[in-house]
Amino acid sequence: MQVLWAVEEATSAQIHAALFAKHGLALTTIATMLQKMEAKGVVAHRKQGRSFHYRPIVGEEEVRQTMVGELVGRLFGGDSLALVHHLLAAGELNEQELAALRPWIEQVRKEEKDA
Amino acid sequence: MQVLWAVEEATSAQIHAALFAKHGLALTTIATMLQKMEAKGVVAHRKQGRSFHYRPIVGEEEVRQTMVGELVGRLFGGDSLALVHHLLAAGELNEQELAALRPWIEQVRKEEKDA
DNA sequence: GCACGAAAACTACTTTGGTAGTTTAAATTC
DNA sequence: GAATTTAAACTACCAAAGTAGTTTTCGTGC
Repeated sequence: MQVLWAVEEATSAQIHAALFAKHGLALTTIATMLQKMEAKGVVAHRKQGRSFHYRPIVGEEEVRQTMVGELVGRLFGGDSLALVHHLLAAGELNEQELAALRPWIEQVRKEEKDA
Repeated sequence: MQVLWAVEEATSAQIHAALFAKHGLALTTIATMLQKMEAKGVVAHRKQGRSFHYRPIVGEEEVRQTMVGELVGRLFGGDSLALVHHLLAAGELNEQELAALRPWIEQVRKEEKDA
């Protein structure tokens, strides 16, 4: 549904071309989806000659923010730390990734101290 | 939908009582939901005298695992580390929580080394 | 044994997400 | 200016989630 964040403005035909490989969706399906997405306010379009150029209205980061927030709310009672704990306990991260974590944490701590 | 994990076996009436405060759902609604959930295999029931006692079949941890996995897949291309990064960058964690993180990480690293 | 009441069973309606066909409009080309 | 092509508009269908009303069944108390 949001593979168009990569290209940043495209016609339905272009989006269809990009998506047809993975999912075998018809062109009309893409067009309908774009209309519905526009109704929901996540994309906008601009008339460019004969065709419509669609453009995302909400950013990828914003969507992540919202969806992660919802997940944390529903699954972890709003406790973000519990999600991190879950990821650690689930063994999703290997040694290398765990090592990469520390400098990030330090940086965030520094930034918070400054603020 | 999964507020019954807390009580571990309850009748629809009890679940309704617990849920009615937050969401104003009718008793029949709860019963229907329970049936649908049973069809999906997430709960089971046992006839106890006149009424049904429902019991979760899938554990809370399992659901978390699945849902977090899906989210990571769809939003972060399957990269769990990216989700952690997101949480850090979003400033969801305060100083205290960040500090709590380090010992956890060390422990997981130790466990992985042993394995 | 019968009436009453509570719970289950059955049925139904609405919304939303997902998929796509058909019709219309308009631009480009000859 | 008519024909062809292409994209948008309109309409439709299905499945799943969510909500709830009505009917039936069955156990309990009198």
